[in-house]
Amino acid sequence: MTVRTRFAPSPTGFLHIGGARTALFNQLFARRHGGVFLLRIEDTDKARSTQPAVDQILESLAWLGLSPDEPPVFQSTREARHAEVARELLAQGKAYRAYETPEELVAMRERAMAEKRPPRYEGVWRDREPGREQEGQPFAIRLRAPREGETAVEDLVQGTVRVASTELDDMIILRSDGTPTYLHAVVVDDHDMAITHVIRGDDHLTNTFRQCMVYDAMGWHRPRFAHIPLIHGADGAKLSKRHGAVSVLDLREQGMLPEAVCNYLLRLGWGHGDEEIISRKRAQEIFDIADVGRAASRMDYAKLGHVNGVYLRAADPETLLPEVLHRLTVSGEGFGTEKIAKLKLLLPALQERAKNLAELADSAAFVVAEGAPELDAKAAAVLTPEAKGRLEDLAQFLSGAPWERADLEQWLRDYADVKQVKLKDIAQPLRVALTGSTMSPPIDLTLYALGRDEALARMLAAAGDDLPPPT
RNA sequence: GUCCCCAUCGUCUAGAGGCCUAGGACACCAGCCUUUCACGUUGGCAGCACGGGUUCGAAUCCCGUUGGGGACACCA
Repeated sequence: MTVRTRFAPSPTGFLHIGGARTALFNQLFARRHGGVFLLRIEDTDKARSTQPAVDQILESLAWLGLSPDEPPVFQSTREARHAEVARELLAQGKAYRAYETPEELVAMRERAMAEKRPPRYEGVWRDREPGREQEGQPFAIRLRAPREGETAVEDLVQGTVRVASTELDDMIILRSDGTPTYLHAVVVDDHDMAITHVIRGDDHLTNTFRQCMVYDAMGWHRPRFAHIPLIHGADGAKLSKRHGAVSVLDLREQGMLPEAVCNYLLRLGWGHGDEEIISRKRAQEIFDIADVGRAASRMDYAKLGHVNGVYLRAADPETLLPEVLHRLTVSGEGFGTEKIAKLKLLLPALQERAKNLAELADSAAFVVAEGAPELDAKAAAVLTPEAKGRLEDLAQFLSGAPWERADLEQWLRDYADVKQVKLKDIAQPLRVALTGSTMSPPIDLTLYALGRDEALARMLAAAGDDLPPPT
């Protein structure tokens, strides 16, 4: 039997890091076993589901390389089928009509809570036939739960988990308006989609028992379950859309690389010896659901940043260029081929120094800037009157240099020798003049990439700037 | 409140009774490399929640305590 897994988000908000990891594990598990990874949009809550959320989820998954292998299934399109199953259960006597109104149920629940009893449905209609009074009245369909014994689930991550039947009550599978409830719809859909492995957050663990009742009542085979621990925020509480969760698209905006995000997520709650940097291909070979830990883990942005840096440094500059250009041109128009050529020269050195695309673009801004770059505070402090004088002198000196990287380095060293100063004392003012910052790629490369005219012009501009450094 | 789950450095983890004087990674600190920054590199800081068992031997097995988390809807 082919393995079939699915990711089933509800489109009530953005896809966050927790959902992304669930999708990742589902895809990895499917790939590992030569199976299929599917997506089901659980949009039965019409009040909260939105099209923008659907689009956002799809886009997030696509960015992460987690698009499903088949077109997504929309749960809302399957309501007739859900109702059909509910009616079948009713016909078989495995479910029954319940006539309480929602208001009455709320009252019952509140009474139970007040009396410190667990809020369970008291089962008034479980064994009562509707009388004349009920004719034409709306009713919900409830599943007849076993009253004795226990239900056990062999979870691939959590091990055997059992719960006594007394903890379960007769849940509603079809509302009085004819729409299915979540717990029911999920089972019907998973069955119809021939899902073999349900891999989801362990906040669903207790739901599983109720879902098993539907499988059992219909005589369907239960899929294997794997409940993976939740990801917590820095405060240790569950990550959710309204609590500390960062959306996947925000990570993209912050300049994270999708492969890096997946690598980080994979290592959160799962390990394989001492391996830290694991490619998608490698992950598909070694991922074992049994290796998933059982404790919740916390999101650590510092580590994500580090992993992202590793991937950024290893990235092909060609693929990074469009990303950088895009970030640099958000506010302006396109750049000429000359500037792009300069950028290409510097990019490999720049990407070694950045942790994410946002930093990379920032650090590259000086290359495409018009004229002299703006100085930050530290940089301004470097430009002492003495340094300015030397810059002017150096500009003159370098104007005769062959504009090749190796030559430029040699000329700078020669200049330092002649002037009896350390190379550093020349390099820093020069760096500031060229880039506006005290940090940059090697100075000889920067000089070379900028080109003779631009470099000399910037040096002269910095030398002629008489403004006193900020205090 | 009831039920369920969990518990190794600050964080992510390795660890399936002796290989553990508990390993790796991030973060942090110090040194080295160096034209800046980063990378790299060397070293350091730091942990088996607690208490009982079982065993010749426990981070590993059992029980309890404590602490954390999750679930208890005509939401998903």
